[in-house]
Amino acid sequence: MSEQDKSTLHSMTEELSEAENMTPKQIKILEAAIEIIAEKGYSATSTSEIAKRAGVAEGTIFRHYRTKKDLLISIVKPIITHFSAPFFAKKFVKEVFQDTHTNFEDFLYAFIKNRFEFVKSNIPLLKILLQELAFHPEIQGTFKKVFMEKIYPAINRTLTLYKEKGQIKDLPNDTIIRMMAPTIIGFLITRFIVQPDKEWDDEAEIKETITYIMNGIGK
Amino acid sequence: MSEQDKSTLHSMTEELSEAENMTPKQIKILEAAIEIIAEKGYSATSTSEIAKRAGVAEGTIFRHYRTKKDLLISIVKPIITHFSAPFFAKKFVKEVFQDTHTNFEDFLYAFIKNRFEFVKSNIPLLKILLQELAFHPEIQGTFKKVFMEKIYPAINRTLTLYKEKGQIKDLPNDTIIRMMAPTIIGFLITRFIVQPDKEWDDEAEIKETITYIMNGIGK
Amino acid sequence: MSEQDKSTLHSMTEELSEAENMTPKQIKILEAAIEIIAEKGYSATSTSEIAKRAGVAEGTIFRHYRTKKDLLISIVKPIITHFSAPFFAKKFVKEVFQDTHTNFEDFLYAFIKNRFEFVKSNIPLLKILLQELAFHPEIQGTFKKVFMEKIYPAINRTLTLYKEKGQIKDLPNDTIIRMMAPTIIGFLITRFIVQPDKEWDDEAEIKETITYIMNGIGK
Amino acid sequence: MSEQDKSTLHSMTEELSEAENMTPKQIKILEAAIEIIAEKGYSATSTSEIAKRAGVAEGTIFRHYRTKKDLLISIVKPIITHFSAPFFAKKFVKEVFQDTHTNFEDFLYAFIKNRFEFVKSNIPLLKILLQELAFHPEIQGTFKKVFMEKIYPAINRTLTLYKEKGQIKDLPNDTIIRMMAPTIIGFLITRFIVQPDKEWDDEAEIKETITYIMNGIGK
DNA sequence: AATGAATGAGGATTCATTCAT
DNA sequence: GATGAATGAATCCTCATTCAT
Repeated sequence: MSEQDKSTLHSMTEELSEAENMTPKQIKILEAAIEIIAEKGYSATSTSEIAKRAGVAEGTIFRHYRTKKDLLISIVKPIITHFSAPFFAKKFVKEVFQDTHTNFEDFLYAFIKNRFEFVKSNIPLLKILLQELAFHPEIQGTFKKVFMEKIYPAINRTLTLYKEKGQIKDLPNDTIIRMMAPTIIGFLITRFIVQPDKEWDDEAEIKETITYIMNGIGK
Repeated sequence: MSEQDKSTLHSMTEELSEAENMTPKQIKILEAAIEIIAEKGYSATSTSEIAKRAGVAEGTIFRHYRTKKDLLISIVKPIITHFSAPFFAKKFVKEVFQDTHTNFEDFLYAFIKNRFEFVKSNIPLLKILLQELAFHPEIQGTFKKVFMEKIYPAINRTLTLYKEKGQIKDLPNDTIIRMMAPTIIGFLITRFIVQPDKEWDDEAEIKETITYIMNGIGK
Repeated sequence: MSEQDKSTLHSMTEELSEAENMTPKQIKILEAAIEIIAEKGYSATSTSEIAKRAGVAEGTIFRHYRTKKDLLISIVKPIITHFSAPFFAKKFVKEVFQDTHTNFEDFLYAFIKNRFEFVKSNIPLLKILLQELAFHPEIQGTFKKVFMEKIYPAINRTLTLYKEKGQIKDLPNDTIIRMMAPTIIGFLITRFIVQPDKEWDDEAEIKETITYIMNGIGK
Repeated sequence: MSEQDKSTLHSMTEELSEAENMTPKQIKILEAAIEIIAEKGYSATSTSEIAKRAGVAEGTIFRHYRTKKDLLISIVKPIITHFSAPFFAKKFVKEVFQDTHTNFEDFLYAFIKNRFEFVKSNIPLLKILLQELAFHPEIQGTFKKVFMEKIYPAINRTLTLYKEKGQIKDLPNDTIIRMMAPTIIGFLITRFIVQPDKEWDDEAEIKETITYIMNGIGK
């Protein structure tokens, strides 16, 4: 697995701390914040609780993040970026366009597998994103931008390509996306948030999901 | 449209106030609470803001609802109940089992149409439910109970029936549900929450959704 | 036992309601108020709690008592009056001055016995008086007035008489009172408030108390 | 006067602040709380009033004491402890048992004198203790514990010793205590709480009190 | 960089009291 | 007389944030 691959998969918490030059305390703060906010929601989480869990003084948080909201943003923005990363990673592009996956089904498998691992490694972060997206225009803005500029075009190109290859139905891309997206996202949410404790046969589930999608949009 | 039908569709806010003997102020409080909580989330909503919007004194809220959480619960519980209502309404059962809808596709259409209208009339309520479900065990409990005791059995019976009729694939019911549910729910969320302002051709969307589902699970 | 005697002994709660023309609800309110205030103190007792315990609406209290404090006063004032009653009851005076009790010891016994029964029948009322005396100037005023005008003169006369009879030491009355009072009051407080649940041999305790007092001030 | 002696006498307010490492504001809070609670009672005292009198923000109170009740407890507990201190102080024990006071009267004088000074230096604290003892089980518990484990045994030993020495009557210790205690406590309450403003000849009063007690229980 | 005491605005909730019915 | 809905000031307490050390 290439370096790049890894970076789109493994836990962002670790990454955050590597990337920027963070003090150990700052990392503790981030970790504590993610844990608690994922559990109780941003508004219901107090900075003092974060400080306590992180083992730092209350003031320390504000040394690193001007406001509580800043802390939220600096948790949420990187996930958005990372979430979109594979869509314009060289590898992604190459594979799709250079026949590494000759058929759509293989591509779908690789894609779902990749996002599955990403979600698996970042459940609390994504829970936070999912919840707070609803309430914070800044986050919505960032998300929309990334989606419109990165994710949507990449998917568009990919779908067009496979349509040209004659492997999927000749529906408008938007329609295809509106069908596929809930199926994949719904699976991931069910798997990791609604029923995380159930014993899942992940491989089988992924394959069934692909079959369902292929029935819906495949030729 | 029968009386019964209506009761599963139209706005619950009205209904709440009709059912119980509420004072005008109490209704104002409920309406204001629903509006603001849907917009900002439960935790970020202050009782003083609710009071102001409702045009009552802050103390009045606590005369009707012992705590802020009580207010939330009394907003959320009825939606859960109402959401499940059609699944065990006589009409629902009759239609499904007495050949009113002879084929699954017709049934699906009627069902999605019905839930579509319900969601349309109760967006803020459902937004609140969706958000707060994540944080309040009491709500989770109520939801799980209604789902396991009412919704799930009804769907199960229906699917079994149509499988016997040979109209849908012979997959395990759970698998079918896991496929259909995100497709339908995903459509409704996209339609009413993610992109409520887009100009939608609802009839066309519903039909496409049905086609997609039928491709996935139909024979 | 004469009518008059009884009136200085039995529970004042009953009496209050007989005396004035009170509605049943008002009596309920008084009873509830006495119970709760004795238990938690005036300040910590809410009118709504009183209303609930009394089984009346919140507003009803204020129909009978202009303010919460009025309610306290109308509980406390009668006890003060009643507490002082025997000191100027005809019988008290007669007995002391007309040789019914020829010696001080007999008088003391009759006196302590009488006050013992009074306290026994009015514990909650007296608890309230004891507690609230400290904080409410109005109550202090009433108490001082009754004490200076009724109780103190009566005791004074009595002590002087028995001094003349040569049955008690020739100490200043004030000194005698300062010795006797805590002994008697201390006994009653210990008996009914500090250790009400202990098994007491009341007769023996009273006699010991008298002996102790007589040793201290008797000749 | 030895260091030890002093610690059983002088104002506890000072001591509290020396002992623990308190910030100046915390001391101010304690002082203000003691003043106001002694005057109006715990329940009738608001934290905002305490804050105002202490010259701090209301929030500051809760930084030092988790709840208002915590504040009360941390005022009241130390008095209980200090009140009992002399009973098991080395000096107390030594003097009693090693013939420093050969007779009971001298011992009584020293004892009353010592407690007299303690009360004099801690009137507000003791007022609070006296009032709130009635309503707070925690305080009652602490008090009972200290009394049963420290004060009562010490007094018991002392009385037994003096009985053996033949200086006091051969009554049960409990009886002796029930006589002496109200006499001494009653004197202190009259002196400092009931009539603090009267001009007292303290030395004379103490001697009279002793005489009274000795008549009652002395041989 | 880190602390933690201090703040004061704002939080939910309670309260005594009023008033239309 | 009695009700109970309504009030809004006041209650205890929490919060994000600041600042001197």
